[in-house]
This record gives sequence, structure tokens and C-alpha cells, in this order.
Amino acid sequence: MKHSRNSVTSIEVAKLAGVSQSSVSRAFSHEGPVSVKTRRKVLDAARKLGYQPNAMARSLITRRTSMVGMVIANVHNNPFYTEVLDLLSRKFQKLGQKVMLFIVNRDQNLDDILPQLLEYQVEGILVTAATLSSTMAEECERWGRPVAMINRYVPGVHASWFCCANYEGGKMVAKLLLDANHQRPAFLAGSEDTTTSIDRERGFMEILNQEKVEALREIGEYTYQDAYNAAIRLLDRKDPPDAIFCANDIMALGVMDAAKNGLGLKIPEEVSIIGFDDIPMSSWSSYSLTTVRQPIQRMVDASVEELLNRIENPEREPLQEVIPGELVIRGSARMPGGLSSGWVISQDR
Amino acid sequence: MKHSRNSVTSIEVAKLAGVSQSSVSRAFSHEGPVSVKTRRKVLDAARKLGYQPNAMARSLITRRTSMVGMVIANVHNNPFYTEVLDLLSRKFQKLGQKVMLFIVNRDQNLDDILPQLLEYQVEGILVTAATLSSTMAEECERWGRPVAMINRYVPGVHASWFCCANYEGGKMVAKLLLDANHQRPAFLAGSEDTTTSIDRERGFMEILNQEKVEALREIGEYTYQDAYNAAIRLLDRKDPPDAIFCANDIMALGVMDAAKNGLGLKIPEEVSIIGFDDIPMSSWSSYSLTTVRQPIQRMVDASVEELLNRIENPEREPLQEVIPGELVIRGSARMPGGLSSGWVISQDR
DNA sequence: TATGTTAATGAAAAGGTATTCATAATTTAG
DNA sequence: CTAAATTATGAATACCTTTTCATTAACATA
Repeated sequence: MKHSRNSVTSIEVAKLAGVSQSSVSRAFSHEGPVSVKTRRKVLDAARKLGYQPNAMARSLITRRTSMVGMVIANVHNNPFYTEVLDLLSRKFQKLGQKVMLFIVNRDQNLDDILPQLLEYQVEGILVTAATLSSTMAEECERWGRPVAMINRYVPGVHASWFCCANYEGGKMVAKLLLDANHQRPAFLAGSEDTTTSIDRERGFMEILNQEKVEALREIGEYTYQDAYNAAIRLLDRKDPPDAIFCANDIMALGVMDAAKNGLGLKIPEEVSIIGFDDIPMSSWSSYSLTTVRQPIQRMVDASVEELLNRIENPEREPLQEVIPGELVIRGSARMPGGLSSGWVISQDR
Repeated sequence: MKHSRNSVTSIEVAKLAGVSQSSVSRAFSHEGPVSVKTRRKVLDAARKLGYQPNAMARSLITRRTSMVGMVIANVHNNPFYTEVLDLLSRKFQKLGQKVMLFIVNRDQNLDDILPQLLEYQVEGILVTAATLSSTMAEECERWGRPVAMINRYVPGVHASWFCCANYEGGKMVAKLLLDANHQRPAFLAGSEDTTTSIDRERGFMEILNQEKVEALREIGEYTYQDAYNAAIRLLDRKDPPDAIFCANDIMALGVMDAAKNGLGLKIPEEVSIIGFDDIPMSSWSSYSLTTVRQPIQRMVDASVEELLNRIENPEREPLQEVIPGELVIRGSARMPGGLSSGWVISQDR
């Protein structure tokens, strides 16, 4: 037998169970007083009819949807954000939230996404690797839809965010390279102006400037292939760098392949390469990339909890936090000599 | 000024615009007759108040939600499904569908996910890399919620599915290896009983059996690390294989690293390695993996279009299709001698 | 100008639930 | 065993739209 959509309603259940519609509602929503007897009658009838409460109708009256919007970019060319997506989604699920997903381009304007999210009454919005304009963020917050961001921030905007300590991470890398006596470091930036890349570079440069070390600079898209090409340009000049700090891991892997397989250079003897993220592939034996690990689990946990917290308590001030990353020393960068150089080698996850 | 959630309704807009609530509705839904004058008045008032139609209320009366459920597994440890997720999500978006996302474990039972999807009135369900029990699938279809699957099928169930030609792909690989004179091939299976792995192995073995060639077999989880370990076991025996066909690319990369870096073997001189999927990393110069490319774009396009089609036309019979994959010959497997061996080298994407 | 068509409008109903309020049933206390 | 307090129930209402239906305005035709 064929049903026409899910047309079975609480009224029909009530009729079959011989109770009122109110009792059906009470039996399902674990609120309100119901006798065990009626609950059983209702549940039996519901099972018989295949009844399923209609979340749309419920949300209309409760003004709650248990839905959050998730906007994410960069998922296909950066495994780091794949993992963020995965962890976020599972965490929301575990906490009983439904996730409405939007995958966008990093540079895509979110102006056409947000109205859809608001129309569908999501109770909060989580944005990562995509950038929300400050007016848009304010708009959401003003309508009582809290916004939380991972690895993005909009200066002066009333929203939550959780970022890796990109600036400090850049500094760490610079110090490590200088300690190991590199003379000619380079930074390989991502093409778009994301705060992550900018902050990492700023920290990196600040230390180099302090020590009066000049640095090269190259730009590529945030992809393996483009980084590969950029690395060839960088390493094929007469005065090539002896170390390359890349805006993220996926670029660093492209750079490693360019150096090793493209130009036949030895890593780290002839050139040191350092990334940022610590994606799974960085620990693979073909790469063994020295990098800065982002505190992915903490960023995910914090942002989800903060978002739900602010949904429940709209008056709360948004939290903002910079969470330190962790230098993961593997084999792709020359190390300072001496046993007591003070650098700690992190465990693989 | 602070609004308490999005409490502005079409009635308030109507009041401000000096028209009836019906006119507001008509002005927004591009149906029904409205004069340009009233439309302008309504839109002005709506903008002033920040009005946004409430999709929940609408869906209640229209019985449409423009939402689909997307259930996907394996996204964090297999880049292939990351790409599927990305393409699916974008395609749905482009066609005006909202996506409710559930990320699950490959072996996770979907019994607790489906009620949630139905409760939220998704109009169709797309499942990939996760397995739906036949009763669950039937249940959905019976309630008028069409189901489409990518790379999964449930025998005898009234649902749509689109699979790569896994069986034929396995055959292709076996033929290639035999043509190139391999004597001792092995298959590295994924631990779980997924039809993809089973079918690939079946095709592979069928050709080998025809030619009376015996094959080794090993099992690992569907991960780089586990495949790495399995490869060590396989290659470290007295009678090691001279070729390993892996259930998917990510495993093949682990196997390559085990052979190359772990055991110091030359690829493909001492051992040929072939994967399945053609994930981006397979074309990286450190690997250059010979593999079978899955027709990812066609599977995505076909499944999305089929799902939406069946949503619009519930009476239509579900479509099921096996789409051929494409052998991508790179450097990780020895090739048959002779120029006219007949094997075609596919272009990289 | 009168009449017949078409377009625009507003009132009202419907969609499926949660919740309030009043009433009935049950338990507890005295 | 009655009074009081508590718990369970049902009727009615509200949530915010879209859509039907009846009515009115605008327009074209004769």
C-alpha cells in the first residue's frame, strides 16, 4: 500500500488511541503529565500508523527548530576543513542539532546564503573558512541568530569566534628556522587575503625583521598544484631560499614535491619546508612534514558549545578565543644543533 | 535595537504597507496576481522591518520543504567521499534545495537517523558510502520519500542507485597486471563488507581464476595507516606478491609508502601497486598512482537529478545505473611491453 | 454607456503541532 | 470518610503561511 507523503497526523493517532490530540502531543514531547496507560495507548497507535511528529508544525508553535546553519568553504582542496566539517557535524548531531549545510567558495559572497538560513529558522550559524561581512554578521546577531566562526574573525563585530594562534604560530616557525641557522627564508602565501594567511605571515616576518633577516615571498592559490608551481619559481632563481614556510600544509606538500621530485633537491639538507595545519598526510612517510598543528578539536568543541550556549542565553556576550597551536617537528626542516636546543617534538596524533 | 528572534510576520508587513496579509504573501511568492504598486509597497515595508517569510509555516501549508537529507560516511578518511560531498552539496544548492546533513560511520546503523530526516520532512534522501538496510529504504519509499544512493545498492529494493562499475574495474586491473606479466598478484581488501570492495575483488579474482593465477589476499581498515601495516605483512613474507591491487586509493598510498619507505622496494620494478578512485593525491608526483577513476561527476549529477525527478514525479520507477570507470595509467604499475599493448593512458583531470 | 472579462484584493480557512485553561479524576492529608 | 491538593485529560487557541473563494476594481468590447 502506498501512502501519499507522510499525511498521518496526531489527530488520527488520537482517534485510533481513543484519546485527545493533546494527549498524543504530551505522550511524544516528554513534557506535561500523561498517565502511563495513555502513553502506551498513544505509542501503540502511533507505531501502527507509522506516525512521526511534524517538526515544521512543532517549530511553528515552539519557535524552536533545533537546526543550525553551517557554512564552510575550502572543503575539497584542504583536508583540514574536511576534518573540521566532519567533527562539527558529528558534534552537532550528538547534541541533538540538525545541520543545514552550505558549501561555498572561499571568496564567495554569503549575501545570498544568509537569507535562506534565516528563512529556514536556523537558531544559530557556524561559519568556517568562509568570510562573513561585518554587516551580515551584525544582521544575524540582531535577529537573534548567534554567529560563531572558526578561524575567521570580523573586527568589532558582535559574534563569537575561535582562532588558532596564527600570529604566534608564524613566530614559532621563524624562531625554529633561525635557530637552525637558515639564512634565506621564504614565505609562500595563499592568494586570497584570508586573515589566517596574513596573521601567520605577520608573525613570521616580525621575528625575521627583529633579527634583520630578509625574507622572500611568493604567492599561490591554496592548492597543491599552484604551490608546486610557485615553489618551482621560488627555487629556480639564482638566489633560492633555504627554507620555505607555507601558508598551509596542502601547499607545503606541493612545495615538497616540487623540490624533491621537480628539482631534485634534498629535504631538509638543501631546503627546509614547514607547513601549517597538520593534516593527516603530513605525517605520511613520504612527506614527514614539520608543521604547526591547529587545535582542531578544541576549536570545534568550543565553537559548537559557545553557539548552543548563546542560543539558549541570547543575552550573553559572545566569546572570542585564540587557541595556541603546537609545533610538530618531523623531518622536513633542519633542526638546531645541540641536544638542549629547547624544541619539543610533539607526538603524532 | 534588539529584536527578539525573528518575530516580524507577514501581518505586520501588511499593516505597515496598508494591504492585506494575502497580498504580502502574493508579493513574495511569485505566484498569483499582484499589481506592481502593491508589490512595491509590500517589498518596501518588508525591507524596513527586515521581514523574511517563515519557511516552516510555508511548508506546513504547501507540504513542500525544498529540503533533502544527505547521509554520508567515510568523509574524513577518504578524500573521494569528500569530493562527493562537496559536489553533491553544491549541486543541490544550485537547484534550490536545502541540504540536511548527517555524517555517520560506515558501519553505523541508520535507524536513528532516518526518523529525524522524516520528522523534518525532507523530500528525498541521498545516501553515499553508508549502507541503508532494505527495510529502512522500503520504509522511506513507502512514505513517499525517494531514496537515491551512490556506490551502494540494496538488492531488490525500490530505490535509485548509481554505482561505479566496480566489478568491471576489478577485471580491468587484473587484465592489466597479467598483460604486464605479473606472476603473484594480491588483493588488499577493506575490512568492512562493502559492496564496492567485494565487487572490485570479484572482478579481479574472476580474471585471475580464468588464467589460473593464484592471488594473495590481505585485509585492512579503509585507512592509510592500516593499509600501510597490511602491506608490510604482505610484502615481508618469503613469497611476497609482485603486484597489489588495493580496495581504494587511500589504501594504495599507504601501501606505496610501506613498500617504498618502509621496505625500500622499488615501485613498480619490484612491486606494482594499483588503487581505485583516483583521488587528487594519486596524481601527485610522490605517488603517481595507477588507478581506476570513478565517474564521480556523473554519479553525482545523475543521482541528484534522479532524486529531484522522483520527488516531482512520485509514481516514476527508480532508476539504477552502473557507470563505467576509467583506467588511469600512471607510474606505479609495470606496463605490458610493446607499443601496441592496447592500453590507453587517460588524461589527468 | 452598458456589459462582459480579466485582474487585483481581502476575508477566511487550513496545515499539524504545543500549550493554556478549565474540568475531571485521582491521590494525599487530616 | 471528607477536604484539599495533585495529576490527568480534553477543548480551544495560537503559531505563520498559502490558497480558495467571493468581492471589487479596472479594462476592453460592442
